[in-house]
Amino acid sequence: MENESSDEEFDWEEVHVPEAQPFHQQFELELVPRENIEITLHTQEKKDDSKKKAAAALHAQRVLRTTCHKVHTVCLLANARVRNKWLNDELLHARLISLTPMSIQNAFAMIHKSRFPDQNKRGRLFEAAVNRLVDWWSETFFTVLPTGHIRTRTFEEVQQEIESQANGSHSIDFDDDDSERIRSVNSLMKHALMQNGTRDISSQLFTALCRALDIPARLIVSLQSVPWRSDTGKHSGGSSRKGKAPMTPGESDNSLEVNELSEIDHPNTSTSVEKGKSRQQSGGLHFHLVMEANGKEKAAPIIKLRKTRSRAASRRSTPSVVGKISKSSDPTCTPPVFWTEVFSRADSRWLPVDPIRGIVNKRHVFDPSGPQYVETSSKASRIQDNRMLYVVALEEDGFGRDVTARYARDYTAKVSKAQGLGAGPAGARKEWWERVVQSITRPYRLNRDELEDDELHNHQLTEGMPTTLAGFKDHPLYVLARHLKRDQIIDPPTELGKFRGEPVYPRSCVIFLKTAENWMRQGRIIRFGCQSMKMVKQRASTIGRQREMELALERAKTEGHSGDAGEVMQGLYAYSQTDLYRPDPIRDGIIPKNEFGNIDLYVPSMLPQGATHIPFKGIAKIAKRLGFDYAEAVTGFEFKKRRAYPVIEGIVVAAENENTIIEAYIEAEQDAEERARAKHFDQMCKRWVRLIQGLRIRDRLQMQYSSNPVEEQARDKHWQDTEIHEADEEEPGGFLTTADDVVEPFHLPSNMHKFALPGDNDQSGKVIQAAADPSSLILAEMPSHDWESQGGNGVMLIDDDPATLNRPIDVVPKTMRELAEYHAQLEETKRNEGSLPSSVEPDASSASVNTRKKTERSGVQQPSSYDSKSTPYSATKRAQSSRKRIRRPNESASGDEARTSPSKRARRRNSNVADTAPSPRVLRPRAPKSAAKAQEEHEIEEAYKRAVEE
DNA sequence: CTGCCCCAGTGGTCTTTGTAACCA
DNA sequence: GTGGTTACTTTGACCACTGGGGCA
Repeated sequence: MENESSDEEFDWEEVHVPEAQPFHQQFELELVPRENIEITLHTQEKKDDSKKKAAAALHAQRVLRTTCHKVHTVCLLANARVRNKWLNDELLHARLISLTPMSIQNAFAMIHKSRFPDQNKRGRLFEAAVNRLVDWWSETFFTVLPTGHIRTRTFEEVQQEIESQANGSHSIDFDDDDSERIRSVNSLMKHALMQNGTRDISSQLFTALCRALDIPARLIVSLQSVPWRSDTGKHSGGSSRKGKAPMTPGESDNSLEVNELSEIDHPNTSTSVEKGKSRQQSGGLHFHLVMEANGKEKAAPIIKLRKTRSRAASRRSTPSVVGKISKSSDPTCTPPVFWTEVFSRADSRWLPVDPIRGIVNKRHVFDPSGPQYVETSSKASRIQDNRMLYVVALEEDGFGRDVTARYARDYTAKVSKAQGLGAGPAGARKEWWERVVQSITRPYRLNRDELEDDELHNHQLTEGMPTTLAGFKDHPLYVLARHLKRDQIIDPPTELGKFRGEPVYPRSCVIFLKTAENWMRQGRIIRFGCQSMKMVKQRASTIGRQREMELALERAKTEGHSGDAGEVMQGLYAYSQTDLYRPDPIRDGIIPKNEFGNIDLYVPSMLPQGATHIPFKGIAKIAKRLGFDYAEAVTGFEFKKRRAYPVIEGIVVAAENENTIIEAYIEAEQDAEERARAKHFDQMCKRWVRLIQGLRIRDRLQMQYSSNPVEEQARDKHWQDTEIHEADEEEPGGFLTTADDVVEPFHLPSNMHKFALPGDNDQSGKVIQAAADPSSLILAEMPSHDWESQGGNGVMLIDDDPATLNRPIDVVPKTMRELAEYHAQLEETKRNEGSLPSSVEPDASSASVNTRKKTERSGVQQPSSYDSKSTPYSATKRAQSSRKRIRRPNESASGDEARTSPSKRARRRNSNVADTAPSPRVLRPRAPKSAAKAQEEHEIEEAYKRAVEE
């Protein structure tokens, strides 16, 4: 089976087969091996399959990682925005102000234009004041806790944590010691009053303080989202990290840090307190183990790890090691995740402020990949807890800006690419990030935004050449010849410098080339005499082009050009070598055509002078009919199955013919519309006629037969019993068939037709259980057909039951006449016996009467197999005649109605009085209708329903 | 040891004008 | 007779990105 279904995937082993034998014979021989012919089918190694699976899994994981990255990034951004909003709290502002020394406040207040007219001086003063504020904040006011700040986790780490949490073992918990919880602005205020918190809180509160001091301040956040790449920030195995070599301060591993902390924290012995001060300028390296006086009560006294040093110091040396502590990433000396930007009004620019380390206006100290943070990481496995990828500045009004370019080193060479500058899936990521940024961007622009954009752009320009090969790739300023694409060239080749011996060119010198054909698709033509700037191998994407190439090759071979080694080259041209294509103006109304008999109109400029494009579908016919010369306009191509299909949009004609053609076209359109409308109207009328006729018939039948309610009831009972017969008969006539159809089409339950009697022509072997005595019917034997469940009084119809097959069936009449006779006979017998159940009598009599009536009218036809089934039905009905049918007054069933539309009655009964007497009839299904007819009937039915409802 | 290069696999982009039979 | 539809046939070439492995 499997081999047959997917033989494409199997290799056919070549075996010797007698040539005269056709394939089917071989196959037979294989099946019945009379000769020694062997056909071996062997599957390809499973390797391929597993490879495919692995690749699919890989792909799925990549998608998962990317999605996680995106979701995480957005969540972090949302978190930062919420915090940023909290920072505007007035109470928080008031409290922070109240804690700030007046001297520092005054330093800002005194900077005013009136007092210092020199703008530069104001700028310097402002920066100095900020410096003082930051120094006070970082060294005196706020104490930074060593843990709890946001950090990057690798994908694997997070996954591990989730898994461990899912397993119930909360070995690593985000909530416990690893991250702080700030639930509201009150938590922030608490930290402000306690004057301690994580470095994140420090930055956030500092930002709030700046705002309180009426300094425009932004909360800057470097989003630490889960990397989408599995190897980014990877470490050599989860648990083995502990034993790893010491890390640089910058390359901190926070899980390590947590471990260390617990080692320090838990033994209460290590609670030495050291207080000290270090100024940024001092260049000293200090460790402050600060016991928090007002630390959280739940935790053991927390040791504050404090290591303040200047950048010079950090660059100069590795930190001295004090036990394990030095190994940890000290949050007070590594680049933060949150920091502040204050706006210097005098300079009209944003100053970066790191309130944790006390650094002002040094934009390069925030990138954790900076040399001062990575220099000593030689031995440690590269684990980053801070990756700079997206840096967002959140302003007081809640809007944000992407300021990554200000802080990231090698922004253009590395970070912008990491953000997804490149094509393909990375490009999609870039687009996504742009969308995210767009969603938080202020809808209008301020002057300072413009200035900042310029500044950021200049940062990129002054970034300098990349130091890696990859950095040159897609670099906005530089390009290497090796990274040029097939259709690119450097012109003029102005060399900017060398990268490992390779010339570096400015990106602006890169120009795009196209083949002459492709220029033509743009409506441009190669200027006469121009030489191609580059020769490339021709591609053959369509069969036609492939053949062309083969022919060219053949020709080249025969002519003896063996040097080309079987490659057809084509020239590429630059835009500057082309002119706008101007087709010849048309003369005498004759449209110039190409070799395919149409006209190229890829761009509007390709329209010949004196011609018009009429882009209507089907207008070619009109032009042809009118006898004007025209050409179909090819506006593009579609590609399917290695073929190019021209897209034709209307025609091109001489301008003087335009009006005539359009008028004719409109006329033709109106004509066609009129015809369509007439046709539609016609159909509509026909349907109405049918509907009205059907309704009139229905009405007439009701008028005729619904006069006597008692009689009606009896008749109804009868017809309930006997309608089964009629359904099996041919419809009496076309007119009535129509009415039937109109009034209510009937759809037979799918399982009904299965039942037939043995002894009938039907050989299906299905049996209707029947008995002369209705009481012998056993309802319980019914299989659970739908119609049984509707009322439980269905006919006993049992499939393929051997017991049923043996039942006597000779009492079953086969035709209507026989049925009538049977009823009459039955009636008589019962009358004679005098033991007729009261409920049966009217039923039986009416049945016989009506049956007779019916048989008289339509004649007895068709001793069909279905006919005979009616008897058991009526018998069953009688057996259950104790159940009274509830009839709605307008539902006056009559013999005629039943005769004309048994199906309708049945349906109505089933739908309206389903609880009383759903009559499972055994009916012959109609011949399958054509789709059109079915549709028509459906429409009619709908129309009828609407009419009846009103 | 890190960063770069190479390789394999995958996915996106570029490509740029049939014909015969059948049916309404 | 004409116009529209469908089956037929055979599944491209190239480049860039990703991830893994090796090497200077």
